[in-house]
Amino acid sequence: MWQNDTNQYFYIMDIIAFIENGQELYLPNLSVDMVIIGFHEDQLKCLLLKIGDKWLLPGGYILRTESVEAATVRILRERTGLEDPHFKFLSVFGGEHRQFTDEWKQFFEELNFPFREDSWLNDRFVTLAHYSLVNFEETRPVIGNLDSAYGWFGINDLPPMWMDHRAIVLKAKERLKEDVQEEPLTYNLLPTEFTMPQLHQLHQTILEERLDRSRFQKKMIASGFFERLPKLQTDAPGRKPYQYRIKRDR
Amino acid sequence: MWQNDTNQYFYIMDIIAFIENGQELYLPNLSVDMVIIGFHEDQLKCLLLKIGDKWLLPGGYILRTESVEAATVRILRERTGLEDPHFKFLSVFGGEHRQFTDEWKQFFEELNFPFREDSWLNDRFVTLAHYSLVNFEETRPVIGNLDSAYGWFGINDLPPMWMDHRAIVLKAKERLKEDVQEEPLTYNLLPTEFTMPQLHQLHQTILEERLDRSRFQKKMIASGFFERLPKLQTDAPGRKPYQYRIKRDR
DNA sequence: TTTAATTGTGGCAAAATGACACAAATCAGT
DNA sequence: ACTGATTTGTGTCATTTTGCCACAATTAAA
Repeated sequence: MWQNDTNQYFYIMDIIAFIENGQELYLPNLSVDMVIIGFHEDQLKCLLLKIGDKWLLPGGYILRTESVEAATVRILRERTGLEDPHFKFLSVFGGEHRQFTDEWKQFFEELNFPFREDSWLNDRFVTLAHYSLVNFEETRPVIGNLDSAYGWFGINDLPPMWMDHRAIVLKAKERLKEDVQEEPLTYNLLPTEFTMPQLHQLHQTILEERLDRSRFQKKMIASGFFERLPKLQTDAPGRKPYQYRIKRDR
Repeated sequence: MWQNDTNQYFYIMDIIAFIENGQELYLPNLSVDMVIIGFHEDQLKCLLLKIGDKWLLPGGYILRTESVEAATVRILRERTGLEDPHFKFLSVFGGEHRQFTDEWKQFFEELNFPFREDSWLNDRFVTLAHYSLVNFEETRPVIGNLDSAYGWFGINDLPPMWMDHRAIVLKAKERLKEDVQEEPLTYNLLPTEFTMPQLHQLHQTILEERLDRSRFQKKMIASGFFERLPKLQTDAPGRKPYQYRIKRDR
């Protein structure tokens, strides 16, 4: 977890610019939210940001000159430092009262910031939720203007969150369960070189159920998506596993 | 196909109201489009509307007081007359230049209507595309204010369409191929009572491939989603098929 | 009564799945 | 070095699912 200690002056100036210019820069009433998922210590972790005393999903708005897809990539890059992050559309959240009036009010009051009730931030927002699978080790989270901290949270151990953001995370968790059975995408959660036991453990964590190791290994190898590399050298007891990586030449 | 012969005076008044009030009634820059699919004469048909000299998807905008889901249902009801239509989210289309400037200009010029270049209709729109499976026989299409006709088109025989609407239909077609293998939803395309040979033919049409009739029938019955009814009486030669309907008590 | 068409169901080989078994490899302790 | 515990790679086999074809039942029309 990381706490914001940016110089208070520039910090305030950024917020003012954001609130002043947002209206004309961004498509109104529309946001992009990202459920950024990593795999660490045999757990799925979700990257969250803190605003006020609650947590929320990394997200942002769509520039009027920018496609939804480009906005998604930009927001992901800004928050993870990753060049070419994986992501996938999750769902639209479009409830008629989906607005953050109370949350913003509390936040700006505590900051002693002159916040107008009629700011575009208080509008109703339809959000386009995505999920993103990232390599935990390579991810370098960056907090935004308004955020006071970032944190990785176990996907089954989420803190109090804004509005429906918890429900969005849980939906991503369920969607991942489905997608994992259809397409190979879990390698995004691992280093470029990984072992079958690692991949096996990851799939068990995602599906929250035991998978037969033998069949899993055979199935993965038979899929043809992976190429075998030299064995991994560690100081752990037992036979050394082969390493694998995704075949790029397909 | 159906041609608009509404009284020209009310027609114009409706258009004026729509263009005048849309800005304040609807969420800006956001639309809902529906790929409405029916099954007729052993073909998948798609319901389209005509504006100007090209065709487009039935669609609409989201009232500021209305959830995205409610808007979707409302739009579907308005255009099909169906009480409780099936629908499913398809995809977001959010290209940065996704606007209909040329199409509207041509349409209003031919109508000799004083149309302002800066109308909200000319804005960029992110659209939330859905698909809907309907019973062709029960569907009573209704055209909108601006539409001059409706038509059912073979999904492989689409007319010239606005912008990316053709691509949206084709994406729905491909998505349906996937979804059909996962969940039972094709009964939405048939009358409440149908036979296995009918369902078989429908699945073959959707998947565009031959399916073994024997195994298909056994699989469907084994799924437990259907209950068997008395045999169908027709004047066709050959053994009379049983009828089935969806089990409601599940 | 025969014929052709259509539907319901059975059979069987091939492929995929699930559950174990076991050998190979390797570290730690003796 | 030897032994035992641990971990990984691979084999086996019963069960289930799939793909493909056959055939009997049913019925309108010739």
